[in-house]
Amino acid sequence: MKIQNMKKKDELIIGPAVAVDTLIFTIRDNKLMVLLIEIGSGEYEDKWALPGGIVQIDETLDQAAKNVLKKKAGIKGIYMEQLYSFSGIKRDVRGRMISVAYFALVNSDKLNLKTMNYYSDIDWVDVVKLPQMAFDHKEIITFGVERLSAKIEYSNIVYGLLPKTFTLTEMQQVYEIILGTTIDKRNFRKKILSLDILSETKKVKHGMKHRPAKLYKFKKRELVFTK
Amino acid sequence: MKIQNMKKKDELIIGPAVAVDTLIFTIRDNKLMVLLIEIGSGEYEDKWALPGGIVQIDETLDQAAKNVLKKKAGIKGIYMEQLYSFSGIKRDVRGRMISVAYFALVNSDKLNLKTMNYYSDIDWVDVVKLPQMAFDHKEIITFGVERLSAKIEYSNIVYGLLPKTFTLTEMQQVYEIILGTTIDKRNFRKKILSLDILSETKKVKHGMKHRPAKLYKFKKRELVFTK
DNA sequence: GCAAAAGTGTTGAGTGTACACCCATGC
DNA sequence: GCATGGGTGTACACTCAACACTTTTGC
Repeated sequence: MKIQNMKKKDELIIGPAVAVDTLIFTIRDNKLMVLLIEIGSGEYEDKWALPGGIVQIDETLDQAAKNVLKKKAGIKGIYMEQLYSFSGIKRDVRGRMISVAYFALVNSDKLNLKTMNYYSDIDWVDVVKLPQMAFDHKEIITFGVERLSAKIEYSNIVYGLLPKTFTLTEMQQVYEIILGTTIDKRNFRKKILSLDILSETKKVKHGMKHRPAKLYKFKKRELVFTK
Repeated sequence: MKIQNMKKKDELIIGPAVAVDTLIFTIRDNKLMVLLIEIGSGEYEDKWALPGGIVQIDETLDQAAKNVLKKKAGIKGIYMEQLYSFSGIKRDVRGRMISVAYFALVNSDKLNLKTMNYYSDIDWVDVVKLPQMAFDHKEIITFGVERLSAKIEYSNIVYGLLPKTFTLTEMQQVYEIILGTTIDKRNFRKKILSLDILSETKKVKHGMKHRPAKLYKFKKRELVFTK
């Protein structure tokens, strides 16, 4: 395979091609899930991969990642950040390819499941029960899960996983799932409320067979550091 | 639906070229300095840039960064990590180029200054007094300085800036320079010693016109997280 | 009235911060 | 003996972790 990247004084530079791969996380069934696509043909047939695509000559990496997200999962306008660039020589047996990984958090309530079901071969998968993965995508997922669990400790990043309004218990569950621990309810509430990142709404969550819970929302739905 | 991540063999992919740029930090004259090269010709003539180079088809990014460091600064075997990938469409006016930035820390005592002086156009520059920079390299430096000052708080990363043995005051000075603050001597010592990352040597630093200081060394000269 | 989750405070341990004086050496 | 930086301890504020009971609702 030939890869043409750039002309410099009429010379052809032959170098690695560049792709972006996106890690799209959500919480479903009390599990941290990642969006995967099953590859239908070629050398990686029947393996699963992160949604990804080649970076076009006129796109930045951020734009390329957003385009992948929109095209492959019908998602836009969510939190996304660059994770790391992976460059193993043999990570793609078909040719030399560098991948810049991005990660994104979505609240799966928001997703248009009809659009999603159109693909027979795209699905949410529990990050601890990954199928056979193509390329180095398992490694990328591990890297992303670590970044997420680190970042949850010093930012409001979980807003991406939660709906507009939510109860403190729901928020605590997200923390527990990502950190893989249980958390004391009183300490969690004290801590989160002291960070001044939430505001109370005047609503409560009814319809449970127990006392209704106050609903909160994030003051800012954008990344804020809390340490 | 079938997903093809990449075009078939023998087809040409036209995409951005990939470079690495290295941020090589050191402490000199009580300042945080970065290694820059003056560009001698072409569109960026007389501007300064980070040492960098094109990623070859058979190199990983890490290898490419190491090769740049060795070739342009004669440095090898030091701590280096990937920083971020920069991809602005117009970051290089000569053509579409993505740059993966790496950062490295060196103790400038170690450097072979004769080798360095061979280049008339390579020099250490105070990070707060940067000259006219080519590309987006100013932005990359800012990004790197932030990463460094964040990482100093939760790792032993400064080992890269210090000689094999050093006094606690020397170590404290490195922290003060990077964080841009003054630190209480007693609290600094208590904290650092409690981290269990240093060991005392049996030597002291003589030849000063004051009491000799104990010399310490890092237990591990590799990245260790301390939080 | 009972099941289920919501909501709420106190205490002790450990950590971070502020602060001042004596010590060992070179000259 | 004096100038210079080396080296040390204590008190207070704050943060983190452990822990149990009452409240409000649906049924």
